[in-house]
Amino acid sequence: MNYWLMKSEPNEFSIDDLAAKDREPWDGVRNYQARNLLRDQMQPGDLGFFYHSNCAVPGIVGILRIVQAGYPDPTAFMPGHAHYDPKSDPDKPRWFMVDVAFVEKFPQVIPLAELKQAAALSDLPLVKKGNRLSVMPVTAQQWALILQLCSKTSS
DNA sequence: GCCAACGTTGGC
DNA sequence: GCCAACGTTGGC
Repeated sequence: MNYWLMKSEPNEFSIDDLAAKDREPWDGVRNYQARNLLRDQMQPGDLGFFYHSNCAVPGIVGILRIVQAGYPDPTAFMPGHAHYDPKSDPDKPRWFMVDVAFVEKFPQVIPLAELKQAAALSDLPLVKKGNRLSVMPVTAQQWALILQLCSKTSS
């Protein structure tokens, strides 16, 4: 059982969009480090924080669950699709995705600014300067601490 | 294999 | 909208 953090731009796909669906493929990841995590590490039952990026208040907005382990991302094979990659061969796929399901939406966002202030989170890639990983591992300790921040914020 | 140029991410 | 930081590409 692993923990993750997954970024999405709410303009593109928000926690509310996920809440409205049974499950959803997490497609479009085009970064090798993130790809390796999707393909090799994520397992059904794993939990992840849903992070809103590139918006007014970037931060963690809820929790999702991995419901399907990594499999080839079909959008890479669709000419004209925004995530099309001619170099991904269906016989030897370059990009992978998982399926996720909604678990919960937090009463309030845990803002990035707040996460940055927590000394115990200094190793989390998210808060490191210049980090651009859109999918990253979260340790059990970091997970528990962030949940505490959540209950503090909402009380 | 180096590295400059370029495109993208994403906070602010 | 700006721009710092980073990953990728491609010439050599």
